[in-house]
Parts: sequence; C-alpha cells; structure tokens
Amino acid sequence: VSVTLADVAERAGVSPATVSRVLNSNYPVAASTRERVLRAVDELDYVVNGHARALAASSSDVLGIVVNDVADPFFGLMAGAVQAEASKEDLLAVICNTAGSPDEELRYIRLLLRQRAKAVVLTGGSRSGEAAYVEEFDALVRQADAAGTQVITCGRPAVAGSPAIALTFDNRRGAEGLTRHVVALGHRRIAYVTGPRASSTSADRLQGHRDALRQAKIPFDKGLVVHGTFDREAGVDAAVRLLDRLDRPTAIVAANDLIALGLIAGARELGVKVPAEVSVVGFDDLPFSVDTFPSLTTVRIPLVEVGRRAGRIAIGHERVAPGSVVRIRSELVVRDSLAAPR
Amino acid sequence: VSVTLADVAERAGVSPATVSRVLNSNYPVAASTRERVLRAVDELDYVVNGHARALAASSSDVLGIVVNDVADPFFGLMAGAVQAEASKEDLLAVICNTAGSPDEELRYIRLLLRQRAKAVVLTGGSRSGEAAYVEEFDALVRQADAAGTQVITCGRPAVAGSPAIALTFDNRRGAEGLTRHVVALGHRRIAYVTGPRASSTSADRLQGHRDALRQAKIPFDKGLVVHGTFDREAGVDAAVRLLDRLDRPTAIVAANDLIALGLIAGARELGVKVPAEVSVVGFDDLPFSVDTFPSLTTVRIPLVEVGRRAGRIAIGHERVAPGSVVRIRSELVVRDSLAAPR
DNA sequence: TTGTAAGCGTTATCAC
DNA sequence: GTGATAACGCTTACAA
Repeated sequence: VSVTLADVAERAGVSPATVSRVLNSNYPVAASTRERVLRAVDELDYVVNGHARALAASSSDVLGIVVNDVADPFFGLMAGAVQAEASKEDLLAVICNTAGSPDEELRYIRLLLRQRAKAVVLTGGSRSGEAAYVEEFDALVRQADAAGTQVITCGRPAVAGSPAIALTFDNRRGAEGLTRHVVALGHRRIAYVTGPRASSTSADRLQGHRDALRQAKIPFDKGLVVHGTFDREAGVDAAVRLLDRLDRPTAIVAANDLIALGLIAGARELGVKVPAEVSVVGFDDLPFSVDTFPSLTTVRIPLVEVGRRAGRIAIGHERVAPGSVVRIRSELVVRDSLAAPR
Repeated sequence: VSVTLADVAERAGVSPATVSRVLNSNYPVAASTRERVLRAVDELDYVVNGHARALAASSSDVLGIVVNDVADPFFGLMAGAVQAEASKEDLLAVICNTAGSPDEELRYIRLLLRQRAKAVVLTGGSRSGEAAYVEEFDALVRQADAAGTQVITCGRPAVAGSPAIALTFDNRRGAEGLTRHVVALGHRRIAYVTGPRASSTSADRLQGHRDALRQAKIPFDKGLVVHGTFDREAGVDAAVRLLDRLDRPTAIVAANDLIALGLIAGARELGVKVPAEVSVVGFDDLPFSVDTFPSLTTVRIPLVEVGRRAGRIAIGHERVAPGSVVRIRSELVVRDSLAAPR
C-alpha cells in the first residue's frame, strides 16, 4: 500500500539515490531536479519509512522517558524538563506511561532498546521484592549498555555494578528531617500514610520517618500507618480511617503531596480543621502544594532540575561516567499545614 | 558495535532463520535448539533491532500521542487514558511533548508517520493564524491517511474534508454558559483572562464569553481582557493587573483552571478575598479544582473519557468513519469561588 | 550532478 | 525441524 522512495524516483524520472539526497539535503543536487523530486513527493504523499532509514543509516534520534503516571505532575515535571533538553539537540523525546505496571515498564524499556534509542530515562522508584522483575530489569540495563543505549534513572536507588547513571533522591533523609520537624513542634501521636508496598520510594520514606521516631524515642505504632497508593484518593481514604475516631493523631505525615492533598480534602469533609486539629505534611513539593488550603509543609525535590540534568546527560551535554551516582538533595519547605498540637 | 541476529546464530550453531523463529515463537523449533539459542541470546546480551524487524515484517505496534505540556494535567489525563486503552491491545503508546511549539508538534507528527504508527492522537487546540503551520499540518494529515495512520484529534476544531477523526469540545458554548451564570448572579463588571492568541481553544472560549455578554447587553470592554498563556503564572500576573486598581472587576473569568488557580493565588497575595471581593471561575474541571480554596466553579470537560474514547477508536475497538466529528459535551460545575457581587 | 549497487538486520518463502 | 535466500525501503560509497 505504502509509496516508497523508488516510486518517487520513478515519478520524478531520477534514481532513488537522488531522491534520498533531496530528502536529506546532505548532498548537492541540481535545483531543477530537486524541484521535480519534491513535486513527486508531494503528489504521492510520500513519507519516508523511518525504520528503513534508521536501519540503513544505523542512526537514531529518539530518546525515551519512562514514567509511572503521566497525569501526576511528579513525573510530568521531570519528563517535560528532559524533553526540553532533548529538543535542544534535535532529539525527539518520547514519553512512555507504565500506569504503575512493572510489566508495562519492561515492555516499554524493551521497545526503546529495540528502537536503539539514544538514551532511556527512567523516572520514579524501583520495585523491590518482586525477584523476577528485578532480574529482568537488570538484564535490560545490561543489554542497553551493550547496545549503546545510555540508561539514566531518576529517583531509583543505585544498583551496585550497574552501568546505569543514577540520580538518586535522599528520600530517607528527607523524610527523617520532615518527621523530626513535626516532632520538634511537640507532636507525639503521628500517623503515616505510605505509598505502594513494593515501591522503593515508599519504603525509603517510611524508613526515614521511623528513624526520626526512634531518635525521639517515640515508639512506632503500626496502627498509625495506613498503606495505600501514591494518589489523592488514597489520602482521602486514609483521612477517614485516621480521623474518624477518638484517639486520632495530632499530625499525619504523607508519603507524597498527592496523598497529603487527599488528607486535607478528607479532613475538610469530616470537619476536622487543618492544622488546628490535625497537622498534615507531604513530600515532593509539587507546584500545587502552595495552592492548597492550608498550604502544604513538605520536602522539596527539585524535579525540574533533575529532569534537566538527566536530559543534559542523555544528550551528552554533561559527561558522567557509566555507573555514576548523583545524589539529589531535598529540602524541608515549611508552610501552613503544620502547627503545634493543641 | 551492536550484536546481530547472525551473531547469535553463529554462537548457537544454527541458522539466522532459526534464531528468528525462536525469538518470535511463531514456528515449531526443537526444544534443545531453542535452549541453545536462548542461551546465546543471553550471553551476547542480544536485542533485536526493531527497525529491521519493522521493515521486514512491515508491522508496527506503536501509537503516538501528541501533547502541548506533559506537566499540565489537562493533557496528562487524556494521554493516560489513551495509553490505558492502547495497552489493552498490546500496543505501545508513546507520548510526545511539544512544549507548545508548533514546530515541535510537526516534528513529532512526522516522526510518528515515519515510524508508521498505527494511529496518532493529537490533543489540545489548533493554532489558527499561522498559515504555513496550518498548511503543513493539513498536508501531514493527508499523508497519514495515505500511509494508513489514523489521526484522531481531541479538542481541535474539525477541518472540513480532513480524514482525521475529530473529538471536539464545545468550548464556545461552555464558556457562554459559564459567563451567563456569572451574569445571572448580578455581575456586570467581568474581566476575562485568555490563553495564547493563536490557540483555537483560547479564541473559542473568549468568543463564548462575548456571546454571553452580548446577550446580557453588557458592553465588551477590551480593558478587562488580559492576554497570556494557559498556565498558573499567567493567572498570578493577571491578578496583579486586574485587582491592584480601584475600578476592579467583581468577577474574573479564566480561560482555564490553571489560570484561575493563579488568579486565586494572586488575589490571596494581594489580600483580596475570593469570592467575597472578587469571584473567579475557570474551565476544564481539572482534579485540583476541588482542592483550591475556595473550590473552583468551572466547566467540566470529561478529559479521561475523551482520552479513553480516542484510545478505543485508535485501537479499533470503536468504529468511526474517517472525517467523523464527535462532539464532546461540557457541563457547568458550580462550587465556591463564585458568589454574587457585594 | 547523477546513477549503480552493496549493504543495514530482520522476516518469510521455499526447499530439504 | 532447519537452512538458504529473497525481500523490506532506505543510505552511501563508488563510478560515471
């Protein structure tokens, strides 16, 4: 069905090579010939076959970005920044949405490797636990390295011996500092709403929270931990579970801002005042966290900078040795959703 | 540098054809042979060349989604929904971020056509005005049709005679209803903060606003219109311009929720109470609009359903004739950011 | 300036 | 079951 370069050549009365030259304008071609070729292209609605081209020229100008959830600004911010850098080098960045599925993630990585992408940027934490996944993932990273595709992770723990370049977030320390701050204000009964069990980000942040509790000699109470997902709804659900009872906590620490947002919304629905009756804090400092009411106390991760950095490494503007680990610092951001307990 | 199928064949002591058969498991192969081949694949870290495969098999399992801004949930919601549908058919959806640049948009569409994507889903309004862009865009849609790539637009005005399938938003009617509602509450001095001039979405919504003013016999005052972009910052800027003066409007209509969010934030900074001193309304009903303070009165566009619909059409689960137009209805959502003027 | 022809790394159609 | 071998549609020396 498809019209090929040969068809165009025939129609223009020239050789395929000439058509190719016109199309790539990387070689002198007589103006009149060029003219005829372009007309033929137009008349036939010809579109080069990218696969054939990539195969023949063994070139590739695409760069992949893998995200868990495009609708979550946490990922959107990083992805957008990577894309912006990529476009500076005329690379085309394609974003792949796994919707949180490990299988989809692997499928997309495979796709990108098959397409010989220049680089693959993986955003978000890894999945601990699932052995098959971890093994396959590591194998893919090795293959990528062998095939010359650079792998850059953003927010995933560095794997010893892996050729991937890791931009890591100090989730544990950030969470520790956050809870320490909550404790410093006098809170003792502090709940925690965590993300998916399998997520390394969840695990690290929860660990940081526990570190802070231990330092303050506050016993860790499992009954005050709610497990869920990383989205707003999880926060709303958790609010109901934590606030609709007599022995409610004076503060709730959320594993991310989206959950915190849900907590605030849930509290409002239940008629519980934030921060007067319960404090809520988040993590990530997504743009909306300044617009919630009350505005959110949280831990800032410079996501746009992370994306920009990953992009620059991917396009070779910043040279980093394979296997390097770049630690991204997070920072406490104090706003209005946290106050001393009454 | 790259290891090829032939390398694997040699290592396994079989022919390339056999390796191919093992890899695609679409043909009987002796278990022992298969075993050897797989080991060779593993040892060599072999990754099939997707371009060669696509060329030889003339197959393609990718679907493209073009968005203006990944970090904007307006696009993220649609893109995520399209992706979710695509994955049901084992298609891989790649999202391309144009960052609002017409050139990038065209580049990505070209990329997708070259890659012989199954379908291309274009989200967001079109750019009116720029003739060269419009012409090139229409040419690409024609080429896509010729090459068998289905084009589906979401929120872009339908083009007569175009083979693209258009899911259109009733921006004009939605905006008209919104402003009519504002007027009904008694507002007469109503400002409008619009998006990019070249955007069809901007133009349509502003037109709807003017329609409503005309019906109410309220003269249109250019001094009350602020031009900007579709993001939060534009709203903050507009707030300063509109509220920091004596003859300030009693209500401000924003071209989208992000702008409205900025307006509310700006008003708060200026110490102007919403809705007591100024009402603010938005458009789109993004998820956060229920979490702002006060919550946002807006017009709902069912973005997730739109994306799902586009996805279903793209994967052939829903049959729609080329050139069809599907009108998506919008709906007024009344919340707290709008009140009668004092 | 233009044409010829040899790849690029797969898959698919034959034979064996 | 397995192995040659011809496509697939393009780029790029090398010739002319």
